[in-house]
Amino acid sequence: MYAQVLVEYGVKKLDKTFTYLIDNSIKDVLQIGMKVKVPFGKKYINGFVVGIIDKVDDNFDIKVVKEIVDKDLVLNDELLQMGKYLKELTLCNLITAYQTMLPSSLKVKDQKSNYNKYNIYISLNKNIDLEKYKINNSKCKKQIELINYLQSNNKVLKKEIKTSALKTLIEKGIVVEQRVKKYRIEVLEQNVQDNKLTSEQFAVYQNIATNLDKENTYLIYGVTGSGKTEVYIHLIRKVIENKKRALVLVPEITLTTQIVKRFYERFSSKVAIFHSALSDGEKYDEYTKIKNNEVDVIIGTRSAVFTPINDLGIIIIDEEHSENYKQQNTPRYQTIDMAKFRSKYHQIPLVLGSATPSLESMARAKKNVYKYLELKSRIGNSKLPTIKLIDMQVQLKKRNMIFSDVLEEKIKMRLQRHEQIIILLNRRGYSTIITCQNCGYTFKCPHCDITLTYHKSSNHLRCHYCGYTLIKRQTCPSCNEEALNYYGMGTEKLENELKRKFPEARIVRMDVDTTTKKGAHDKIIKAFQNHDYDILIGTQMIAKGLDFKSVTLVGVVNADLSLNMPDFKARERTFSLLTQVAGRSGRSNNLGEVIIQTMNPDDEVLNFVVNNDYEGFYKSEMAKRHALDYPPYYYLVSIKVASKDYDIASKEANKASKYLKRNLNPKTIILGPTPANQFRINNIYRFQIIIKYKFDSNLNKVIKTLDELYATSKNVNLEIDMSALTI
DNA sequence: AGGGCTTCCCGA
DNA sequence: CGGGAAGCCCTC
Repeated sequence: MYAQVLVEYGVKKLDKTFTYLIDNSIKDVLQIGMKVKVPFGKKYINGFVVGIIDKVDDNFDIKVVKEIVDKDLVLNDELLQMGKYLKELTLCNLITAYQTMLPSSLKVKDQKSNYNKYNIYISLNKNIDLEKYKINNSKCKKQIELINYLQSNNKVLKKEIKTSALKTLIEKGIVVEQRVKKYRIEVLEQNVQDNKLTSEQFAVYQNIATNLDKENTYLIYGVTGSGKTEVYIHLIRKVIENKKRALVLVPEITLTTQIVKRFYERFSSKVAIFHSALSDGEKYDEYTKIKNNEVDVIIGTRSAVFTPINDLGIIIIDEEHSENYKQQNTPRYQTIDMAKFRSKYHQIPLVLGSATPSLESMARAKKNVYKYLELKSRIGNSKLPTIKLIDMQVQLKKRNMIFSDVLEEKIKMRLQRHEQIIILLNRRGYSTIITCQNCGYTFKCPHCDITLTYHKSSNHLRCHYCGYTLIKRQTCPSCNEEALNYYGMGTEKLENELKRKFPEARIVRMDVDTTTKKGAHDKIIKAFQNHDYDILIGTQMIAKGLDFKSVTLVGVVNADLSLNMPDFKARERTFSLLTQVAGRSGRSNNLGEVIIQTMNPDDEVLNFVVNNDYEGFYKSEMAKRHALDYPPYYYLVSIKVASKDYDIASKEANKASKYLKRNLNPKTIILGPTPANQFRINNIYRFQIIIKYKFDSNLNKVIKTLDELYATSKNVNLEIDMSALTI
């Protein structure tokens, strides 16, 4: 018997299996999916067994598997297959696929530490006549005290007992220890009742609940506050009733603590949580709970789509339009694709939910590829907020640079009424452009070709791409004049302005700069929920999924920021961002208001937001995409050719483009090479080639070959994204 | 990836 | 001629 082993190095050249003889001593134990140690070249390395065969026909000298590193199956059949699929979709190495799917504690690389944590409980040895012992040792008061204590208490933690008598009793065998696996994340049992579904919610529920044994993808279009989560919860109850489990995916766990809290309230210790902000130990624990069938509900971010859930019964992807579901580095996968794989494997429903579905998903729903379901009304008495556009061109003439008089007035009113306010500005920092008024010099990152942003709290100029930092200086580095001027506004400056205008208001800011510490998000959200603050300022991270009852005003300071991005998705992203943030307003009985400030009050997208007209937006945007051959009419592949040397990058990108044009379907559109959106990052030049295709049977093969051509090159790097979202 | 072997360039 | 860097090949 021979094992086919995938070795731990993530290089193209080693993207194949190596065959090893299985020694008789481990023949009965070794299974496909286990982690093993094998001789490779001059040393021993780790690998996964991905196949076991009887014969080998090649004539190389076969070495012997040294040992099994992990007797537990690291990869079960579903995971093994999913890895192959992941490789196929993203063109990564198979080992890279498996490594991405596993938490670091289980990856194939050697891990010295043992992630298991234990509680040690002590109890009395039942086979000993304790009364006799007590009489024989009547002088040992401490021992007798402890025995009495243990006789009247069970489940005693060893570390709670401080007396040295314990040691003696253990040595004598009177007291025995018991190790019980301890989980780092422990959940208190709670018993919050499920809410009754409205008839609209029930209809959606019923549609899915009567088809739990079929591979279907559903798209639930539900306006903000329509109670999608409650529908999910009822579906999960049904799934658990059928002795199966549920996987719930959210875009970013730190921003969706509220939804996680709801799941804990309803399912308590039957919930495992899984996302990248957990420590390795926490991940290991949650993974173990999942693998050992100790939980019914797994809630997590995109990496959770790979967790080994047995008897999976439903997959739910909340906020399905979120771009967080796309992994931005290798392997560049779409979470929805992986979820579909599992839905097919288990023959179970995949439910996508959103208030602003992606055009791709909606187009599929319209074509009946997905089953379309709607939640059109908000729960309870709350109505959708009223949304107003404010023309900032007019306001600028009145010398209102940051806040329109309307927004200022409404903020004042809310502060008086003790209601809460959310202000969105999708840019962090203080000033975004620093220019010398004397000579025109502008501060730019020396590695990345973008302007530096001034951060007042740290007194630094910072590059938001590579982190390059400069201490603020008074004089222009070019002409030495003291004529530096700070333009543009980020959240930091906004906070200062608000504090100046409303000195009595309690203001908190939430953006990348205030949330670097673990748990910082949570702290801010909790504090705002407790009404410790009146105003929450933030970047897009405040737009998603938060549910604050007393927020009645949402202000968007500069809606044009995201609208003017050079990207075909900018309009969709803007619609989604503004609709989502507007949905934070008026979630209880008070009617909510939303003020959106813009220089383009006639802009179509903004007006669709105002009218809450997803359908209108969809139609208009689809027409544009159709005219310009963009998704969902075409699929996009992006190939970036990167090199430290400008000329090499440019030359190789041209070569690659020509190669593609020669080999791909003539109907496939190949654009570029052009300098990539962020042309120079960290001194690496990047040229981009875009492939737009509808059907191209050769595509995977051609791109694979191209990739292999550059696999060994030291000075050129290819970044291939087979399902590109942005250009 | 990382080690070993070959090649090739150039010195004093 | 020799050394050392650079390139290439192999690993069951």
